Amino acid sequence: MSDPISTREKLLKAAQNLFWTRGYSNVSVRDITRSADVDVALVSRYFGGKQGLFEATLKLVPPWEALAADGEALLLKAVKSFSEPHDPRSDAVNPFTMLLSNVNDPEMGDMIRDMVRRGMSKPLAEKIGGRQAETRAAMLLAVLFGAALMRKSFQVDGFQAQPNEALVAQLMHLARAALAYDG
Amino acid sequence: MSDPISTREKLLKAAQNLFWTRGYSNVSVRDITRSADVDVALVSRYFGGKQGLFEATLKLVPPWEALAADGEALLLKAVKSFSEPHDPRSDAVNPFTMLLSNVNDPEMGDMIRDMVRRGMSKPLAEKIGGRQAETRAAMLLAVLFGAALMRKSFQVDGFQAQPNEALVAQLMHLARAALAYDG
DNA sequence: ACCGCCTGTCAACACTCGTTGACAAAATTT
DNA sequence: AAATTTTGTCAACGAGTGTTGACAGGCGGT
Repeated sequence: MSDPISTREKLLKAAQNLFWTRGYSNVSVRDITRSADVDVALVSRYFGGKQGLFEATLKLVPPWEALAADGEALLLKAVKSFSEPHDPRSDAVNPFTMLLSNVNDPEMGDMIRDMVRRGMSKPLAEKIGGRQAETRAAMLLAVLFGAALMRKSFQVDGFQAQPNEALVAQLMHLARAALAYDG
Repeated sequence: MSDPISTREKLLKAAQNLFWTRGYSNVSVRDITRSADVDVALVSRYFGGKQGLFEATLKLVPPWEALAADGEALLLKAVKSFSEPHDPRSDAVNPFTMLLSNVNDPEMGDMIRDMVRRGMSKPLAEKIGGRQAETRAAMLLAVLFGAALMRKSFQVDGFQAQPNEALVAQLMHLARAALAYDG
């Protein structure tokens, strides 16, 4: 083959796709190795075990780009990062899908919660400032994660159907309301 | 003992507590029987197996009371039903916690998604009516489930701390915004 | 008393899980 | 060419899963 992808990379890619969509506990090591067409024992050899492989995929999560912007641009980036549909045929799984899939995991839930608090909730609260910054930031995150939940997990009708533009506009309206209310 | 609770009830109660908080796949039959102080085999005898026991707990889910109200009262009931904290020492587990815990389950996810669509999303859309009723209903649900997610799953700081009254007021503000926007 | 029925107990089943160690093949270095 | 390191293969392990069947005790009814 003219495809010199190392076995380690094949494992990491397959693990990312499966872990990020189904969740850590719902994916077996044999699921991953079967998908990557690789022997089961190599997971322990290259990554030290299932947990090490999962943590390796966590390092593929990019920083939340919305935090680099300000004001209206911040909101737009934040909304778009959540409202992008998750395409199973694509290699790129939405990182927020991964957070939703693993938040309730009995083994990895703590790690995921820490990622959200440290990487999203706290920096967002510091960024927006003002009265009740923590609560208002949490409200914005509630809107965003709620939207992702409706789309990816519950798959309710009113979310997948319409063109993406209208959905983004509606979420922007809601996001502004989340940050505006200060009690 | 002066406690004539039947074994079947003990099993159902323990199953409800464990299934609704940890999720179907993350609870073993032996976890339940150990918690209920009952033999493992009785699950299959009384409920036909693990799946039957889970479905028996699903019948304990009450209908969504918010759907019986109208206008502002509907919103208030809806918000309160979600924003009530989940107390692990209490016997009454919030049904929406159960939905969040089981929506990503590989075996029971379909059933849970159907419950939300048929019991919440569609009747709510019919109730509110107007333009884009489905999408606006989905937006309201996104706010509510997002709030529950922030509280129960992510446990972000800005949500648990403050008095419940302020949180309800803020969520009401957001819920009105969700239903008001019609494109 | 005898019978039948409900209830609970125990051991075992077939299966999947993550992980390990022995061994072979290939690639790299000396 | 020989030695060493890397890479992949195979079988097995102990633990945990849901489920089943055989068996015993208690209960009320004929």
